[in-house]
Amino acid sequence: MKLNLDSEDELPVFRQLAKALQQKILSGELQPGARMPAETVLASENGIHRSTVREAIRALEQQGLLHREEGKRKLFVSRPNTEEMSRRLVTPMVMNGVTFEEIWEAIRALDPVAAEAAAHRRDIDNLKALDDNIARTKAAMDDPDELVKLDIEFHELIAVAANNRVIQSLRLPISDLFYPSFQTVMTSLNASERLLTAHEKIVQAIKWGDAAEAKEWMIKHLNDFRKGYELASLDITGPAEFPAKAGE
Amino acid sequence: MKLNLDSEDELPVFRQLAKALQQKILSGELQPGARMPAETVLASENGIHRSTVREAIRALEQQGLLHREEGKRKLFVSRPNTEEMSRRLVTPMVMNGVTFEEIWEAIRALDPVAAEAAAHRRDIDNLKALDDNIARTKAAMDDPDELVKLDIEFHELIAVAANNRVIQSLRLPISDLFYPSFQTVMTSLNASERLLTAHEKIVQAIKWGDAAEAKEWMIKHLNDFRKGYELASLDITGPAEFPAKAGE
DNA sequence: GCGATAGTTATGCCCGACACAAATACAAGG
DNA sequence: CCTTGTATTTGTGTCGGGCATAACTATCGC
Repeated sequence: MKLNLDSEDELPVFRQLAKALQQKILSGELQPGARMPAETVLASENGIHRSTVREAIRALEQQGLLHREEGKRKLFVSRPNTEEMSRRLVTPMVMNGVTFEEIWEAIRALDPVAAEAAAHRRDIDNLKALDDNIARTKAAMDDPDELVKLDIEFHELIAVAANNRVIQSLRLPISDLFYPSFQTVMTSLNASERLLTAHEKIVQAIKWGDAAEAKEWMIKHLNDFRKGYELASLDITGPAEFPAKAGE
Repeated sequence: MKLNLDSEDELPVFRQLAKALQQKILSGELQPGARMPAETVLASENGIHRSTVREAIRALEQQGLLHREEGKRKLFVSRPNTEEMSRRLVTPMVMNGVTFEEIWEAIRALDPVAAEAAAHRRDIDNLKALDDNIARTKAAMDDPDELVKLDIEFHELIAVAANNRVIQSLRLPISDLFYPSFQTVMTSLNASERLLTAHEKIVQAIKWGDAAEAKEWMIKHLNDFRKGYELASLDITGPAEFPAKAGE
């Protein structure tokens, strides 16, 4: 694999290499799954030093374009995982102090549409997963921690049922950011009944293919949450915090 | 800056270093703007080799946690730019073959809420920018290319006017993905009048603080676009392509 | 044919070095 | 005293080469 590295270029060689490789991947010349040559090979074939190659590889690895399975040595071209990449937005968002309100508004935008879409597709498997989630919710009415987990899962399932990978990915970072405050809300308020009802109504509507209804209830559900946030006397305009085990 | 690197740890040293540094940054111990020690210093202070340090630094650089201005050598801790990071989702999305429909649905979720929010805030400066955009749109009615640019800008301005950084960032990658097909639509159809009308109605509604109306028109506008896509006999269920000059 | 063993890679890290751009200290000129 | 040109000192980009060890192969004996 010889790449054309221009020594006239003012860019550092390792960047040129990264760019060249990236292009080869994006253009499809190197397809996901393909084995990459060893570092030494890449180095000598291009007349550069191995450490230079390594630095370039690190970058592409971060972007998810290259990947090696845990513990193994062989390097492969890979298709970056959208959800994983999307989750990386959590850090920038928190560091830039996005407020709870901004986050809520975003989920308020995505989830109702997801519910709507889910009602249109009505996939059997997804519905089963949702039913199962509701069953477990009923069994956990007194366990706030578990309820929080189940609610997060519920919303994720809705996004899955919507069969829309873009929405699914984009909601991930916001969903993560929700976690901590949601926990507070559920622990200090007794909102489990309302939560369950809303979930049930949503699933019901999806089953009947009633998109408008599904959407409506999702909106109600989200509004409820916002009210809960206020009732728990948390500051809507305050910055979001790092979710406990975000990222790793 | 001494970090605790555990040689018992099975993780490669450069990863441990990256993790340790990242943590120091996330915890606020190292704040954005702080100058980082030189590579040589980091290396000797932690008893590791400089090349190892470099590899770790590359990773944090990719995540936007470290940064050095073009051509300079001083390394600073920095606050990752959410929008920039969000744009990185374009590659994974395209490589995973997300369809135009998924993208449309996502923007269909975000933009109406943005319009709604914009109507609530009604910021003077933002309104001025929107008016300006409309004026330029009127002047470009016969120039499809320009119209496309202006429309993209319009939607971005709405998101800005909504004053919601989360929505603003999340829409970026999808907005980018739209570009190519939008261009096709505008060139093959004569939709400029409808586009202008919608834009005007939306801005009007925002000015009056009529959130519902703003939202409604945004939805109409987006539906129109979808219809246009079909009329231009493009395949809604086909995969999105790389925007011409995405990323760079 | 199959499992165990003896190579052969390839990677993770390290040592040491050098050129050259950049940051900084310093000296001469206005 | 301040400005500006020049000499130093840093710090980075890259390179050469090296070693231990985990992975991967090929081979041998049963």
